[in-house]
Amino acid sequence: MIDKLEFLLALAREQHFGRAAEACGVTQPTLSAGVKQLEDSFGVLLVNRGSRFQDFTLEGERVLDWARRIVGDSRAMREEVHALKHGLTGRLRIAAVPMAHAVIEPLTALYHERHPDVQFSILSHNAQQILSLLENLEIDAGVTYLDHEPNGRITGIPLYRERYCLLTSADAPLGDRDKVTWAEVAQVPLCMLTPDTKIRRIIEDLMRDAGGELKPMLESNALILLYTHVRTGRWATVMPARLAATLGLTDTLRAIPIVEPEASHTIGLVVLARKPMKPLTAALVAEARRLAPSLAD
Amino acid sequence: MIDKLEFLLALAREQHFGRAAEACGVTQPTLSAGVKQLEDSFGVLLVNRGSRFQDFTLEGERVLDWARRIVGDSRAMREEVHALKHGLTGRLRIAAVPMAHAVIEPLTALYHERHPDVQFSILSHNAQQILSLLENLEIDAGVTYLDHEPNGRITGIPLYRERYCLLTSADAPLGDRDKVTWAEVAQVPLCMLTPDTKIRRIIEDLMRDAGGELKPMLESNALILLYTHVRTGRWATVMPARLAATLGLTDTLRAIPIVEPEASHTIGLVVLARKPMKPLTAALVAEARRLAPSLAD
DNA sequence: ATTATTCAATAGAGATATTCTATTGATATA
DNA sequence: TATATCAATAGAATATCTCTATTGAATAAT
Repeated sequence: MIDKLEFLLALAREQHFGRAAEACGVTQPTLSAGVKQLEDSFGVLLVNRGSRFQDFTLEGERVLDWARRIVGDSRAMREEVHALKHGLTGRLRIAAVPMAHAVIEPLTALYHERHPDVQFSILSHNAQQILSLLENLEIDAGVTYLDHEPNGRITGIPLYRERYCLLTSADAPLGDRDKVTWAEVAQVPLCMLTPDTKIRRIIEDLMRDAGGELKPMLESNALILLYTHVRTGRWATVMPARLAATLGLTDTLRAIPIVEPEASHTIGLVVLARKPMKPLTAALVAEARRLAPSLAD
Repeated sequence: MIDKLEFLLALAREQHFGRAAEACGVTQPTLSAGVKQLEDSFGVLLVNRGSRFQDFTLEGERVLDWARRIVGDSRAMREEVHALKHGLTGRLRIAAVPMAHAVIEPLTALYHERHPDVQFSILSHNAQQILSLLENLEIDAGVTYLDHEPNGRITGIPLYRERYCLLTSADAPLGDRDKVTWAEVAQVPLCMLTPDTKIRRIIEDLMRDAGGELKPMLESNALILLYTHVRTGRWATVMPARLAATLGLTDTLRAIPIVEPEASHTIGLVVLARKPMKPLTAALVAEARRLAPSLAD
């Protein structure tokens, strides 16, 4: 029963019987049969298909909702019983938005100190993806912006507020300033993350409000690419002050606060709002609460 | 997997492999094998047994907790999908403390009017039993006192406050009064519910506080037996005013308010604090909220 | 002390289910 | 029109589940 529900979750994720089957480690006929069995047992169609996967029926969507709970609880149960015997072990799966990458290391450091047998998987994703990964049980926690609309299924633990600065060479235009305005930054050629990211939209909005427009010279989905370009002194970018400090500033590479307005957004840990949580997740929440005060500005 | 968890719940209920098996509709070896399989898959012992059932291990208790959730959710899922197709059908299982019996009929009446295809099972149990039946998924809702210690797993919807009166013949001692005190009631020979009931403890406490002592002439676990005795005019009892009114008063059978103090306790609907709830249960909560205002005093 | 009883585990057979490979049929794409 | 993709189906092999019958251990009764 529960494994059939896992089939259904995989199907929702992959939108494809064959790939879902592969993800579950079974063959396509097996997964098809599993879904069909669920449908027979409920007496309703769960998936609309006409020679290929289309979408879920109304009933299918409801079952999916329950499946996420039930599968999540059954995993939490196994993890809890395992932890009772062996302490915290296993793999903690975290996804973080790029701009929050600087805070991941302090978090894993604290966690690892207390629970040295836990392994980490850390993925970079955008804010929307993180919420969907969480709800689909593909990660245990996210580190992202906390201003998503609250839906009751997700809890946020604030970590810090990110404030934006211009990361640029000291001899570039604006490079000698103590502070710059968004209108001024809009005039500078910039390296930027791709448009699917939240930081990109935040910056676009701020520039538009200041009467400017973002025209990135270079865009990438990899933070490290932005950084390696900016570090040469020939490019500039906008990033949170904390991230800039973590990556490393030099005499020639400066992080200049951007004002008018002094915008900020809260970054925090997000987890499924289920209690009890999985032990690995609960421990991460505890560490996040411990870490937060030291990140306050 | 889920059926094995059901085995475990049955075992917790029956404390006996054979009876648990019977309750699940399987043979004893099947249930034993199911439990053993769970133990193998978790890698820990769940049940302590030495030639017979003893109790659950620490891990077993944790698994039981999860099993209640998972089994409950899986039932709720089935019910919800069924309701999407066929509307509300099935059987709503309610347990009520005897003193709340008067309020059951108005509740079922409202419910039945809106959902005529739903059948009812209504059981009489004491307050402790109702909470345990709820947590073990053996009933969908209870009607009982709301002053149990809140544990987060159970939600209460207040219905009314019960106030106590002496139900007695007009020509019996005290029968001509407008009100009587608990101290006076303690002097009268009474019919009472058995000591496992909450009302019994409430009355004992009130009488003791008034310097009296409860010495019931006749006790029973069946309300109807108390009523048939009292109705002859030769016996008296203490019961909530609402219940007395429902059972029916006559010229010779009077319900006299008891004062010093004018005690009262809140009665309400209790359900598992899980959302979403099972559709049948959610509908009952809705009706209870609708009914409550008309019961206010 | 001896004999019954009760209880849960085990053995082994039969019945179900599950999962696989291979194939078909249907739809979309080149 | 030919080709590729996708999910369903058929059929065989395997795994699992559940049953009856029995054993072994622990209690209770004689």
